[in-house]
Amino acid sequence: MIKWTVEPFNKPIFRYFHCHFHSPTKVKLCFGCVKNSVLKCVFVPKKYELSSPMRETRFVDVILPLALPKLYTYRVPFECNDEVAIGKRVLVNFGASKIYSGLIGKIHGNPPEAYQAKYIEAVIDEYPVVTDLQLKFWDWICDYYLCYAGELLLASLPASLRLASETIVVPIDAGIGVYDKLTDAERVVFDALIENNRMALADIADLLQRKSVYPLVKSMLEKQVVGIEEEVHDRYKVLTKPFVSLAENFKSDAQLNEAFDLLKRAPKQQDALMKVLQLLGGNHQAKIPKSTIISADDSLNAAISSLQKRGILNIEYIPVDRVKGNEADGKVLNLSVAQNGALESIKEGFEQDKVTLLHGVTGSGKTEIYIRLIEETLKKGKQVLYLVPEIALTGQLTGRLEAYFGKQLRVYHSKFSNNERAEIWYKLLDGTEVKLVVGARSAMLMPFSNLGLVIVDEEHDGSYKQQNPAPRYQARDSAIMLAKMHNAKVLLGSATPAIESYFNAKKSKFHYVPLLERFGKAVLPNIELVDLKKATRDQQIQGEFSDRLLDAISDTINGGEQVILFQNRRGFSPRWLCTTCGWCPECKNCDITLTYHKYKHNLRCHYCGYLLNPPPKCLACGSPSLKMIGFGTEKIEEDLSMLLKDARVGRMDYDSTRGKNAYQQIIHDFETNKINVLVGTQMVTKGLDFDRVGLVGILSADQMLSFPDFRSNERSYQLMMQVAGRAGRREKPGKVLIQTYNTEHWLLQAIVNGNQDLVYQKETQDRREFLYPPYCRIVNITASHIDKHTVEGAAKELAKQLRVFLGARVLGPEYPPIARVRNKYRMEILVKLDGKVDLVKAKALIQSKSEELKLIKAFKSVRVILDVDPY
DNA sequence: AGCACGCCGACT
DNA sequence: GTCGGCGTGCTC
Ligand SMILES: [Zn+2]
Ligand SMILES: [Zn+2]
Repeated sequence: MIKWTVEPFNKPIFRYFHCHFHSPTKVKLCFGCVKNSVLKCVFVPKKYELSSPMRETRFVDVILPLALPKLYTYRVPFECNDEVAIGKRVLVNFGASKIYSGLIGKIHGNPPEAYQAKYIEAVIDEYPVVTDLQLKFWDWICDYYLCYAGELLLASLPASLRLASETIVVPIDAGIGVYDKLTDAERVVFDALIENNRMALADIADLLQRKSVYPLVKSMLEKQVVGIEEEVHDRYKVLTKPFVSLAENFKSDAQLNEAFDLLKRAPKQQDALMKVLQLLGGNHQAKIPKSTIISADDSLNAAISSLQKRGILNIEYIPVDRVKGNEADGKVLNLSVAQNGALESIKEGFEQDKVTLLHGVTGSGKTEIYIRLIEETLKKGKQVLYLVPEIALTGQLTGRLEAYFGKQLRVYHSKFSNNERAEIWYKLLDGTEVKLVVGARSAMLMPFSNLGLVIVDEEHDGSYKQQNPAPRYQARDSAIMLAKMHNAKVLLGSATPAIESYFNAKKSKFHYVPLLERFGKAVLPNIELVDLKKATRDQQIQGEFSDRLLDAISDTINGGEQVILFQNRRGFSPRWLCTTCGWCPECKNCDITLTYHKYKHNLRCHYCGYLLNPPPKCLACGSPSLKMIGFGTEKIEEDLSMLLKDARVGRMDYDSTRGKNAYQQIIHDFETNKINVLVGTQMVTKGLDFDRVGLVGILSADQMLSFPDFRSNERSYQLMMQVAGRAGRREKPGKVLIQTYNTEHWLLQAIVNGNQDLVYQKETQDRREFLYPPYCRIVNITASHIDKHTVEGAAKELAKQLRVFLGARVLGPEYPPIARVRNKYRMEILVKLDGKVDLVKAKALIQSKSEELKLIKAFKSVRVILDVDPY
């Protein structure tokens, strides 16, 4: 922890600092006292002199960890001139009192003309924590996706490496009669301060049950009864563990015999020493973790301490990894003929420096090909980035890769703690141990220095696009740019490529490698449609299940095989409904019905988090007959358990996998056949390999097909193919049943007939006809404001201004399906940028016009969000 | 994101 | 009258 004390009566608050640990030396800042940290001491014993002609005065442009459009210029204290470097963090005072750790983005010697630059408080790092290539990459993302460097800093740098000060109020011994000077509220605060010694501003707000406390604290500051400290906590600590070794004087056998003589009366210590020697196994120079000695026998702990006191053993704290790499299992990988062919073809693409698209059907063994390519890249001493959808990280893939690549690999996961992320960050900066990073979208923002290969698996997946907050980047598209900067190769892989990627392949912009043969004789599943219209007419339907599907499930489980049932979550949500008047509980902040969560028995808004207990009576008509509707996985699980006695049903969705190991447990239960029917949402579509699945059922294809979005056909196709791929792995073909009211739909027909080409051909044609990507680029502009008329006015004005330059390319504004979120009304403008406009100029225009909107008085508090290439 | 400054309604 | 809530603008 670094701590500054601000002398309370000094007007310019950040002039004089005391380091608590080096007191009474007056220093500007001190890091020397921070244990185990990369921070270091900056002694600045005197006030800075104003610039003299003899000295070079340097300035740095700092990226602050805030969503601000610009960089801020700070002056470098002469003493730090040699320390500043691009990519290092600096502590700077921003605003009245806050201290942030910003990042040096630029160094120059131009004093700002319009204002007096503040000094940086300190240079934090000895070496840059962000590489030049990262900064270059950030620049590109900012330009392309219309966002700010600060937003990239926020998205990239692990929170442990981002420091911000906290304002701490401390009492001052103000002598007798303090109370007379204070108001009632101030007395309450003062008493609490005496008791607690120190309080954060938020604590005081809590105590007084009010929102703004700053004026009160300011008044107390003026009355000289409190002081203020700005504390910055160094949040990243290297984790250390105790290691035991033999002391210098007890390494030889003779010396050790002496030691045992000394211990004649201490049998426990003899035991401990014996155990140490045994674990050292003859290597008397080695150090062993204390935990391994006492793991079997806790009572040895005290003995070890005694041995240390006697000077026989040394104990030292050595840094250890929080996120441990695993040992490789040394298994060899053999590729099939088809896989080898694909591998060669991919390399041909790489030689032409082309992005390569590997179109491999489910089960064709893409992963083995990836592994081979990764191996070859690592051998050349280069790093590899392997991107997968977030959902696949929890599955079986990572274990498999870890077994193969051992310690060179790190998985980068959003579930890691901040310190774990920081550790991986530093490991990658260091670049000696970790060479391969497997992770979701945000893994691409890590500090790679020497990428040789970027793999984007399931390249069509929508989760590669970041939604909120900014930067709203598309990881697949950005990966291509990242690779270009590193001079690395790019491999996109998918069983169902995105229309855009397939288009690029067809146009020879990408090198295309098909791998349409399943690995190990496995046969493609047999897909069949179940006509729900007919089933309803013939009364062969129970709830969500047609008799055909029920029979198939029953047959499958009776044959000892397993079933996966897929329930599409998009557009579905369980809700509470009044059967008398049709009323549904709605969110008070958003225009949406609340989702019912059975496990907690509450109603929740997915947009703002608003919670409501299910009302006992209808709030519209007072009728008590309310019921749950909607086709969530819970209901399917429940119904199926009732309909089929032999079904042991498990459920995999967002709710059922909340717990720490819940996900692994469900997978384990399914693998061991404890469950024989698995009902799930999108989660069952990715990263799972099961051997016994005889049947996959898609409960309804209709919702996804009718989703109002230009990608709905593409998405439906990808989703259905992906779930279908879970069926029938080995020799036996699996069965896939798709229930629908719309058996004639061209896409469903194409799927049943295995006519993949038709899907891509027809969809590409539709995109051209209705002008959607890949035939244009889309920028989505969302305006939001508490007042409906204000947004409408603002959005219309913005659209009007854009139309002056872009004409009919500007569509809308229109209200989105959910017009109000978090009590703000939203309106959207869609801009379609075709090949005839200059993309860069058009985007710059959109950005400037959006910013200019704030200059109109009535619209100045309208928020505008730009989303480039929305998904 | 904070935090200051300024305006406006509720309570002394 | 004053305190505290809230909208608006600025931070190098
Ligand atoms: Zn009702
Ligand atoms: Zn809501």
